[in-house]
Amino acid sequence: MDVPFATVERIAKYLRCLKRIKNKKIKLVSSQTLAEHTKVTAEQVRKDLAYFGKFGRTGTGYDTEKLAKKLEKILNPKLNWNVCIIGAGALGHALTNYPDFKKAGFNITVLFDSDPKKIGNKIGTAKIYDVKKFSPITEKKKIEIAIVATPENAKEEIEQIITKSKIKGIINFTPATLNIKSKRKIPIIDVDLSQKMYILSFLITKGKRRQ
Amino acid sequence: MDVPFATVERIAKYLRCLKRIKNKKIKLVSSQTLAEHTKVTAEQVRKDLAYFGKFGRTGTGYDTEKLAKKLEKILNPKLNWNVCIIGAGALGHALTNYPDFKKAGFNITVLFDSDPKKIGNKIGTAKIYDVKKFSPITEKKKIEIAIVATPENAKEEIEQIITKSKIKGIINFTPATLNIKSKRKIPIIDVDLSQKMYILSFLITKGKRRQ
DNA sequence: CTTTGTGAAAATGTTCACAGCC
DNA sequence: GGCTGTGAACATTTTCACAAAG
Repeated sequence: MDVPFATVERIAKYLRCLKRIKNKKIKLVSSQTLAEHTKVTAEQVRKDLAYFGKFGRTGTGYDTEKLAKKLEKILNPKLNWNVCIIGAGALGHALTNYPDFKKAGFNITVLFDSDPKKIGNKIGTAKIYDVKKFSPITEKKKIEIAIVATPENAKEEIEQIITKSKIKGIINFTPATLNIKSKRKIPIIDVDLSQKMYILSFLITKGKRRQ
Repeated sequence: MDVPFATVERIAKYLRCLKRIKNKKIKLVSSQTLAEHTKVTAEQVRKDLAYFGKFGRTGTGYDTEKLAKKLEKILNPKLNWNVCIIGAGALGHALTNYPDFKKAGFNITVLFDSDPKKIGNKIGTAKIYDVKKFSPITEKKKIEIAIVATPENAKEEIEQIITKSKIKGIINFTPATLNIKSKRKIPIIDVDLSQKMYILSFLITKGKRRQ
């Protein structure tokens, strides 16, 4: 059975919500509660969960902690990833220090940049390397995820170095669509911040609420 | 006719792509070309555009510059927004300096924080104010969009100050779902970076490519 | 001959409604 | 009474296929 992409997105939302609820020492949660906290319908929550199994008890709801663990296992079975950031600019800096990544099991190990002034510097415990050494360093440090936080015009260079590397997945903060011509299927998640602004602008002027 | 949200998202992508193509002095573009650059189908491009009008010429394609202008008008008819950022941490800093926002007509005018050490400082031309002064300052400076870049635990406080304010739209970098209890419909765009990592992790381990 | 714009068909995603269980 | 899990109904979105236009 093929899981809809929207379901995966929502499962990640539920997980977040469960973690928050767990901290408040609430043992049980219903699909209704979960739905209210994530702005979807209760049926949707149950349908989404049904793609992966039966996690609840009729008449009772879901055990907050158990469900959180199951969802974490579904979304991140590996539990720990080494991650690099390409582009040690302001955004790269901010992402390196982003506390939630480590909490979720994504460790920013190294950064890459082409600016000789930056190469060799450290951001926290993460060192900045020359982007020319991308493949050897990512392979040596067993880095499987790359976050692209460079200016848009670096597109072609980024595509080349990633294609040649063993990177397994990409988060792309560049507005450009990356084309990685590899036999392996490399998933790419685009996070285009200007796009979000445009969408918001559209929703405001058209009087819509939907995100 | 109701425009699907996915269509709005893609229109923003097409706009980006058109701007890139325009810089390369390419006068005409077909739905096929646009589709290849944005990883959708040509029919999808045409259907999406059809929600807003007829922009092409049969047998010829679309005038790159004209189409870009039309799409910009659709997505951002106002052309200029004053934007504030709540939370002057690393992410707030990076977003303030994010060059693409200004290019797209979104001007980060002020920031807000609760840390007395930060209040009064400047990031570029943007000054950091006490978050307690949110309403008077946003009203005085005619700020209509707020970017929330605070830690998750500020949720309730943020909800309160925005509810009381005249803010018209929100970009939320917090993993929490914000509930603004206002009669006006305030669109909220969530950008949950950990969620993106989880989704990527899922796609890598399940061998999917779809973003 | 190329490419748009668009009804119709197919596929996908969401909500309804309720049986079954606590 | 309260809540999950799920087939069936419904709604939406995407793809197909082609007429019309340059």
